[in-house]
Amino acid sequence: MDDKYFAKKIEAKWQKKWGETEAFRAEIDEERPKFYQLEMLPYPSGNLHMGHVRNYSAGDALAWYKRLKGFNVLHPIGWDSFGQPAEDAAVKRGVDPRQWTEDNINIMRGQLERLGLSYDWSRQMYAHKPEYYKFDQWFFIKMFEMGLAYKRMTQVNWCEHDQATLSNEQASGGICWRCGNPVTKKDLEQWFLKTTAYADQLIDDMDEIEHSWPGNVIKRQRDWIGRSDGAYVDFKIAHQATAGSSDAIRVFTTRIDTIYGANAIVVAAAHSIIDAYRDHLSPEVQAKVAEIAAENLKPRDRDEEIEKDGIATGLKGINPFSGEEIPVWVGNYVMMEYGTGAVMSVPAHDERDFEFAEKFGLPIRQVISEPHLAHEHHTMQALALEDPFTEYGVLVHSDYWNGKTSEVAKAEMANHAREHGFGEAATTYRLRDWGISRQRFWGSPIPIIYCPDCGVVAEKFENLPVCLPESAPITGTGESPLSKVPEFYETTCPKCEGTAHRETDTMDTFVDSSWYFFRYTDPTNEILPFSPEVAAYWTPVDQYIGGDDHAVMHLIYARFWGKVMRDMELVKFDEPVKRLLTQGMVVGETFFDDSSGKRIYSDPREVTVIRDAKGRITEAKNSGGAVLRHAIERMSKSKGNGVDPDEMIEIYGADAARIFIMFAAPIENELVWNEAGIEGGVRFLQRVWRLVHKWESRIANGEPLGAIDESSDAARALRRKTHQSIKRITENFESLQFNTPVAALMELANAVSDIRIEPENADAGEVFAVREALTSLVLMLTPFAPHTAEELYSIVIGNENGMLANGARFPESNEELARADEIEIPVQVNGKLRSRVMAAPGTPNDELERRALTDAKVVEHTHGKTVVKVVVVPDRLVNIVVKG
RNA sequence: GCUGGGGUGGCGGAAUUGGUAGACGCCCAGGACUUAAAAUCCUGUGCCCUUAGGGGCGUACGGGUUCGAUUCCCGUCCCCAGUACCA
Repeated sequence: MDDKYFAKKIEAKWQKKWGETEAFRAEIDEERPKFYQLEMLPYPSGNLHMGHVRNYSAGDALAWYKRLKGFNVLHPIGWDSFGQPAEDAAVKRGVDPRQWTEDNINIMRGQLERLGLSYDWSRQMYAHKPEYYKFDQWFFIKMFEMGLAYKRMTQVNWCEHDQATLSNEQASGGICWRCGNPVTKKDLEQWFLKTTAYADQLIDDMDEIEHSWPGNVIKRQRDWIGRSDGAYVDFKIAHQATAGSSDAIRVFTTRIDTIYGANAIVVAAAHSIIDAYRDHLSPEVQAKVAEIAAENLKPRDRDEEIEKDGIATGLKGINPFSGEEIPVWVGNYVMMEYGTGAVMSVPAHDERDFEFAEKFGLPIRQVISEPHLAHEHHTMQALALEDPFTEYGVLVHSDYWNGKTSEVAKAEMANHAREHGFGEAATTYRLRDWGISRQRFWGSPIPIIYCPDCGVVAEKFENLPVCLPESAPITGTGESPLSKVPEFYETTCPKCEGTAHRETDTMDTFVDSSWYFFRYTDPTNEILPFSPEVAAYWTPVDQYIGGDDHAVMHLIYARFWGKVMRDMELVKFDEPVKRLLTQGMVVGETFFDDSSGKRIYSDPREVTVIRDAKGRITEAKNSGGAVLRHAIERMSKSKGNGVDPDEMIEIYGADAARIFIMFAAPIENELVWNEAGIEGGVRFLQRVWRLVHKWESRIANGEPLGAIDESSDAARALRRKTHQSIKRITENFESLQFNTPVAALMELANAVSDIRIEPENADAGEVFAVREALTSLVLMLTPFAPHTAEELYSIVIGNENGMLANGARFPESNEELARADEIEIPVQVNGKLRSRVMAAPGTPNDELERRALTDAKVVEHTHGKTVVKVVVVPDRLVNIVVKG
């Protein structure tokens, strides 16, 4: 056997073997506990980037760990193969989107295989194949029948750069999720899925996953859904010209308890009341309203502070609680899209209202007091506040409600409003329904037919899939390409069989990724998206791994879809993903040579870098001495700032790349790629390789490890290290840490080299200890470097069939052996470390204290002083407190 | 601004959750092997003082609690992410 480590040779060997034996094929097995390990599926853009490598390496590590722990593991992969880049390629280079997509899939599948990822390839799904998108359509029709899919005219988010419609989630922050350009609005008829029908469940069920999903994702989803509990209150219009009018302005407030402090009603410029009372508005008011309306439409910078603006309309409204008549204003800070487009302005208790009132000199009346000041406030005149008091407190200057707490008053006042017919408790949400219509070719056609007689009719299930035509004129200008293909849209009505035409919009590609992981469980089902019985075995997903950029897109849609599927009785749980891990981005330092317009990756041969104390780059120069501009960017081939995974596999091997990317930083951190570190990965694997080969002749007898009396301190110490490592590494996997177990493996390997006994001189106990250490090391290495581990396992165990076929198991830690027989107890004097004493674990406190006090180094520091106190922490430490 | 998360050597990062700060790796330096280089192995490596033994300082900064604080509390500064008038 070679004593040199040939990554290329062994990687190819084991990849072939795994493929031939279908080593990772998953079948239902009721005897074993199942584990569903899932990573976010890739978009077939052409090449993997280092972010994929990080994501899939982590997922593969867990899949292997669980397999070796005896679980029946489902670890699938597929392709998010519908989407805009395919159409961009068609527009730019005239290629066929289908061909382009499938070529890319082939390239990327090869890359995944060369990384040696342990997928069950037999379960691949492809979003763009009719066998899959048939069920996008199946779900759509079901939702249409359930009233969860509907069509309406709306202002959609429109990205001018991509010529594309975006959902609210995809236009978060007013920025296109794909290209980062600002989003504008456009009027369009859109199909919507009623995500808002599940708003409460999407919030409430988060309790189930609160501790197993990253806090950041939970928080962002809560914020995105934006539930606020409050009340509607109607303020009647009281204008002399409309006396007796029953019109009212309905406001939404979360602080009905502050209503006695309302000094005005402020409405959005687009509020219907403006149109309704246009005749009563002065020309000056009308002009100002038009100005504000126009300002509101302008795209805004993220950080831009907008000054409060507005005008009194001359209309008056009546506060139904106090009977007070207050003015109706138009304000630029009130949005038509949220609540009712009208607010009651309570400057004393709301920052925005406060600012508005100050600017326009409106009265500011305090009606909520801090509890300990409440009594004083009852007896005083209402005072103007320096700053708004926005917290809950006790009501003052509020008639009947005086002295009640905000919490109590909120409930009672909402009730009061309902009883008297001028309002009610209400909950509003920031979440909007999911607009899924896309004027795109490369997506799943929406299975709807427009019939002149029957109206909007869903396609029949038996006619699915509604297939995309071979091709369509793709212009990238925003019209639906399918609307130019008569063979596609000309059809007959499923109801009356008269002439009709099909919907020519396709679905948002996020539909595909909302349920793909259920398809993996039953990938060839032709009747249903998946069989509920089969899915019941594998799902929910036990562990999902991906980037947190999908926190409010994919991950909210997937949860929504899960709830819809539950209501369809396809699944029986509320949450489809039990545990989520979001990995940080892999970024690279990019350098720009502005004189030549070139981008240069941080190759030390090309770029000289000067860094500050924090490691940040202060200056960068190229080999010619010219100053370069630099930035930290997400690594990708298209940006030219990253190594290509293929290149890395070629140079260092897949195992080295994988173990390094896991070791370099905690999985959730951003990782700045640096080439030097990966050498460490190679070195480590080579070190293990040499160790195993060095001991091969003594340990590779294939016999099971039996109990043998240890012969020497060295052997005993090594066994201790082995069992401590097993414990640590197991705990790390369970808590989803990947960098620290690699460190522990390195320590174990170091411990084996450190015994400094030549194999030919080792006694039976030492051989036993080494064999146990190396066997454990190899098995625990598998999740990070499976090819190397398989190869070394075959040497240690003497079986070439591979670990899984051989029933290999992750080693178990023996507490007894992990325990040290002597430990070092640090001794402090006044909290400063002065000495160490050795003691057996469990040595009684008074014995530890005696040894510490008589220790020579300790005496130096306690001599001539009074011992005030001795703190002994069993098996931990002794601290002697002295005075004088 | 608000809401979260964070600040540990030249760098990436450890630290059993109040008990030896800096594991493991990278970088760097010195040495062995070599005609030489590569590879490998060994040694050193938080900062300062000291000939040595050793001592002092040190987890953003300032306080506090404690026998003992990277960890808990209060205040300040800075960084990252999300968000943007959500009533």
